[in-house]
Amino acid sequence: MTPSDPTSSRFAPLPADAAKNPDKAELAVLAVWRERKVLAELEAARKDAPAFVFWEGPPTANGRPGIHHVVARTVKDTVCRYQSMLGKRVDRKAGWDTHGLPVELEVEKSLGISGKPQIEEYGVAAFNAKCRESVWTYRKEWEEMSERIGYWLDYEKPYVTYEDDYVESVWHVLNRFHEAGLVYQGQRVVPFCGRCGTGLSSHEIGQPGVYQDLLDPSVTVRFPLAQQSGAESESFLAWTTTPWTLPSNVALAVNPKVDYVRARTPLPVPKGEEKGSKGYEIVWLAKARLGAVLGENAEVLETVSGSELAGRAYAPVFEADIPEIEPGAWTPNNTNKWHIVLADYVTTEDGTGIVHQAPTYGADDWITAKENNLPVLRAVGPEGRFLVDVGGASKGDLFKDADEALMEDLKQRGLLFKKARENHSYPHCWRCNTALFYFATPAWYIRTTSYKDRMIAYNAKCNWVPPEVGQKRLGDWLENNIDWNISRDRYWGTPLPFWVCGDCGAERSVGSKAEMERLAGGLPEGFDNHRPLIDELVFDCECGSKMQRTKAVVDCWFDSGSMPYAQHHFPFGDGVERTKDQFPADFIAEGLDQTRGWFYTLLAVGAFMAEVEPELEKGVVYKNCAVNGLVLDKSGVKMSKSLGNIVNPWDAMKEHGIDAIRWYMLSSGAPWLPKRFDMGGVLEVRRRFLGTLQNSYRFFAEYARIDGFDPDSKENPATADRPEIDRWLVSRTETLVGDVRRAMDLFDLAGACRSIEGFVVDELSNWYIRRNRRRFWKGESGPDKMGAYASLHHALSQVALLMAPMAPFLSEILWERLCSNGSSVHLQPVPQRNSAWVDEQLESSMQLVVRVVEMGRALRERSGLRVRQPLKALHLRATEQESLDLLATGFASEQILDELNIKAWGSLATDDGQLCQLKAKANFKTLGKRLGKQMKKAAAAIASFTQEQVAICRAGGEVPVELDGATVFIGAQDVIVSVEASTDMDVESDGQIIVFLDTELDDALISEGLAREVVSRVNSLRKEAGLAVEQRIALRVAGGSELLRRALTEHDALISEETLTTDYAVGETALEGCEWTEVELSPEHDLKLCLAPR
RNA sequence: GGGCCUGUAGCUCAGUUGGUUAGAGCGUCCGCCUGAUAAGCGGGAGGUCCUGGGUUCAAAUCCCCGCAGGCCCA
Repeated sequence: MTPSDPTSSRFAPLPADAAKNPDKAELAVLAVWRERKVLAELEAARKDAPAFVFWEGPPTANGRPGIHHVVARTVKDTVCRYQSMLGKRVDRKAGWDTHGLPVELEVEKSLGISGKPQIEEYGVAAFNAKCRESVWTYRKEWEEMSERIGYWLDYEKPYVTYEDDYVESVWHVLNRFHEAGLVYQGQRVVPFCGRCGTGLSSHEIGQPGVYQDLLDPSVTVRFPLAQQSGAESESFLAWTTTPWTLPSNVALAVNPKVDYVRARTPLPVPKGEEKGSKGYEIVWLAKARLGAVLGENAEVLETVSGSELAGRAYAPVFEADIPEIEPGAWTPNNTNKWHIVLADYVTTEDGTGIVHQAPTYGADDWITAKENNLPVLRAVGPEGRFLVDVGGASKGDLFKDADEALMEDLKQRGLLFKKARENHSYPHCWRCNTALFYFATPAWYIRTTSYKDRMIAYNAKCNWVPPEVGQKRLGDWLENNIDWNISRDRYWGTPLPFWVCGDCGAERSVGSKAEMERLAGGLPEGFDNHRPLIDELVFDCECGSKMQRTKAVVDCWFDSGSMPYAQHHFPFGDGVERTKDQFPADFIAEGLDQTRGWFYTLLAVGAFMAEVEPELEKGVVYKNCAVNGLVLDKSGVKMSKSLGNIVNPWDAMKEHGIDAIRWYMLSSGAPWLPKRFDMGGVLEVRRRFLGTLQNSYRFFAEYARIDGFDPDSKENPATADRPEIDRWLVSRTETLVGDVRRAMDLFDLAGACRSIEGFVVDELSNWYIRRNRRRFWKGESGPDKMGAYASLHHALSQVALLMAPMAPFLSEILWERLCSNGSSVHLQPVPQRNSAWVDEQLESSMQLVVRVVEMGRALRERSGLRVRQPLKALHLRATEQESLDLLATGFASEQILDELNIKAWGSLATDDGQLCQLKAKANFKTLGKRLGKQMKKAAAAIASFTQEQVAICRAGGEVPVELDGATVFIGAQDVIVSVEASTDMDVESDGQIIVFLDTELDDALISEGLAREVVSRVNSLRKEAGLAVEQRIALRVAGGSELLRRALTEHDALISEETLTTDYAVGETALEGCEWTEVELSPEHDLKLCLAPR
């Protein structure tokens, strides 16, 4: 990114845009990366390095990228960049999830068609061609967004799930499952979308937004007994929220262990009329539901257990010729129809305790039907529409739309006992939002339950961040694993490579295109591993008949779950070698919503594949998985188009740049928690952290350029030879390196950010630079100055390296200027902590300094004595001699006294019995374990220790204490000593240290204070006059008071030096051509001054 | 209905294996600075650690019943 001379950009000013318009500055960096092909350069540099295997979870190329996609990508990119800097080879293969319903729906929309019949009419070949095209429109937006946010991915060679090679690998995987006998064809009741004409897998049902509240009918229906016993009609009461399933009723189920009653209850009467005036009826229902359903007007005639009810017959509620289907798994017996059957799942929590059975529309019903050899009626077909006219519903009606008509029909015929509406959570299609219905449909399954334990074992090997997602959330899901329905009766997807013989039912699975070609005796022109041409391939069956391919395509989650193999075209060509190198993954990261999605499918496929492919390492599929939370708006509401609270990433970047956004996302709270995205928070990052860092660099660079500082010069003093303050900064820098590496190694990105930010803002900028400014701009070049440059340069450079994974742009801008080695920051190694430079004593000494300074500032604030006014002395009391020793060093003294503008230490003592006294408090941590229940008494005894007793403890002696007749010896370990002021002077204390000021002012101090006041005023005027910082001036000053005149004379050197005055005089003669400026230094002291450049 | 997560200052969040003055940033109030800063610095005020039980000498922290929110599953 540098021109030919690497030193030409050394300490160059930051681009003008860096602070004001980070977007623009970052775009410039991007241009350089692109031009110099930095990613390729990095890949080349790490070509032979050990791999850190990262798998990119393929985004569905069907939606536009939003700010929530930025979160996961930031996490992924940060970890990958860090690993690269650790010297690892990180392949960043991009991937695209291109198959599936979302794509089909998008195309249907664009073609203005809807549903399977219209797709067939349009032509599957043309339709799939459209699908293939459609994914690319969004791909470009994704690529642009990814590039802009600095997400380094290899877009040149991405894996694309629809490409022939990818599909072929998926076939290989499916074939392996089939070979292992884990694939079976079944008929299962699944949530079904009539609109999309396909069943939904359990993880599709797991998509957000599937369950929505719906107001459904809640009806109780009379099923009249087949044999009526008396004058009063008798019926079973059954409850349902799906009236549309009633025409398909084949049985009623009761729980064998529940008691049921035969009850006499008045027929409903118009309002005002007496109950029973219309006569009575007899109904059956669970005893436990009596009150809820019949109220108090019921007379129980008989109570029997559910098991006794079995086999009783009733009359169907709809008389119509309902189509019947062949269940396959059993042989239906028509005489079993319309009887009471037993089922354990029936509860008395709601309804009547009698459940209407329509096997094709309920999973439980299906099982019950199988157990009782019931026939299967199907009034509603796979498109969710009625197949016949029945009870007010017409052929072609959408299932839910028929509810009203059916209920009305039942009402007319006196079969509707009660009708209400109920709000309940109901599943909807995750993409087209149509209400689903349960429907028995033929499907292909993988028997994942057969290797459930292995999936659990593999999962246990993964380091989950945070752990509970893997151990509990995914762990529970695995414990309750059910077989994976992998087939979809759709068009745009990997075709299932399974051929079935129409006659003998034999199955044949195919694992490669070549095998397919061989079996079919050639492939048609334009064959592309997709429907519809593959459907034309017909194989000979051993029985002499022909085998046809099953029409289904595979669940697109199977595509993404096969990504570890298919991305390298395993096991074809060099795919084995490449897959071996990239399996298992060291790291994946996606949103929490992928728990039952990609995280699961990778495991479901991987825990099988690793065992059957000898080339692959067994035991684990992915070793580390970092989970990130959902992105909410700033009030914690989920972002949605309808609420209009979506944050467009491009807008956000234009405003603040991506580094600020990345840093904000990484550092604000734990990544796996839902994240409230607040632009105010981004602005804060920009101002507080990125801004401070840039200012720090500006400061350094401005003076380093002037002085021609060369970081590589042998003349620079070695770290050990620099003053303490420099060694402190270097020591803190090295400690930071250790902290950040530790955090990063644990995937604690937020912790790493916090450490860096704290260091930059508090220590590097607000302490080191502020306290050492004048070393940079005063005096001649020399070892002291060069030591300061070297220390600050080191700190800034290390920060640029440490923050590079998180803030790739600003770090690059800084690195280019700080180190100028002609190479990107992202190609550098992560710094190693140099323990030789770590001085823990110096660091803790500085901690004490900061504490004392804070207390001193608080005292000054209260006393109203501004820091410009020097004070005579600072007194201090501490509990620990050790603290005093640390504070009394020249280094600490200088820092404190200079920072607080105090002439000298006053008294410094551990205690003197006059101004303060020692107090002891029990050390609960040590004593608690030893004393247990006596702790409270001991604490009280210790709190009342005398000065002498405390002193004994502190000196290492032991004080005997009587506790419940026993003597306990309290030693130094057992007490926490504090100091407490016993004076009416104003003091500040943190319990361990007491600070107080000698605020008495004499003329000398006041004079110096005034002189400093003058300096401040003169410098303000310099700035007002727009003088350059190094501009020398002539200065004339005249004081109104005697004390001020004395200050002007006495401190002429100070004033001259601090204001860069080369021609200084006190007197009433103004400079030629200059006007006097009058200033009020304080109510008693007025100053006249004039200045001019020299 | 079940599982997981979260609840700490006005806001956004830290808070180690339980240990006695619960922290930071922002905001607010007060003040300061002007030779890195389209800025910055300092000092105050501000808390029922969601409620209620329990375990313990000791609970923001561990356990239980709730409440509220989120995610996932039914």
